[in-house]
Amino acid sequence: MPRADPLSSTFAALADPTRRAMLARLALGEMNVNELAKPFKMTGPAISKHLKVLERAGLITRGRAAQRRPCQLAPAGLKGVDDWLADYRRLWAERLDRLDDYLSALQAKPGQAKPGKVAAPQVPKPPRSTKG
Amino acid sequence: MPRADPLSSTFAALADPTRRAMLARLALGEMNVNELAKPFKMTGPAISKHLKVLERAGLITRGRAAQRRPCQLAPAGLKGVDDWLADYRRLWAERLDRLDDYLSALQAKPGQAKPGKVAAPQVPKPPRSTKG
DNA sequence: CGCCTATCTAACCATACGGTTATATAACCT
DNA sequence: AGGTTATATAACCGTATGGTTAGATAGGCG
Repeated sequence: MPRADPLSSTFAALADPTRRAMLARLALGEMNVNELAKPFKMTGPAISKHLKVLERAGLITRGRAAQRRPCQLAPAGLKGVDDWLADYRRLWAERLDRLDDYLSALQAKPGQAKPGKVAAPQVPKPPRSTKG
Repeated sequence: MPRADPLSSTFAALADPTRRAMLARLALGEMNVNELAKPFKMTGPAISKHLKVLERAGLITRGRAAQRRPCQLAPAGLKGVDDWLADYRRLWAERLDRLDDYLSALQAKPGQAKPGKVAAPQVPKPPRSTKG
């Protein structure tokens, strides 16, 4: 029902470790739902819903063989993600390079590292103490 | 407090067109919240929540300059997505190639090729990780 | 100091999501 | 036909998400 744009649907589908694990299994080759579901500790309906999400996201396709629904990876969905990423790849590559430069400079001169190249060192620093 | 793994948080953050548009704007350079928010038809708190999601996903960092909180892209988050994708990139490239081959063959020899499926997903190496 | 700008938090609401159990559909097998 | 296997749907539940309005917090400025 949410009827999101395709890229949003794809990212949403990937935002669940169970579904990513399903894709990893399908990378081994086409398989039926039961076989796919084997490693997961959840009931059939949950599996079925995950598969529907993956299918609507363009990440898998399902065929029919008797009562089985063989699932296989669909390349198009991940390709869409990759295409979206392409615009940013150069950008973060540049900035990671500069971060590397900065960290190297830090190691070379631990006393007073003054970057100037990078805007700020900003290492993962979770929420500050705004809340009192 | 969903406490999801980092990759799930990142994909979830990307599964919203407003947040992707924010990243696109930040690709132009660091900017303050108000400036970032200008194109979006929603109230401040909604913007603030989106930024928090992006920050916790490792996609942006926020500094401080007086009462402003300048936001900038963080390369690490998208790098994580790209690394995850890397395992699949070869896979779909192969399969898209085989689709191309198949379509070329169809054009070259029409009428003879009538397989039920384009290509069997015979994949030499699965992705390394099923989670995270 | 008091005011203004910029931004975040709190509380709330509607809807979506991920799971469950119970039931339905579809196809195969005697 | 009746039974079994494989999978999907329906109805429901608790929590998460994306938005709102109202108020809080932080810092510059008259």
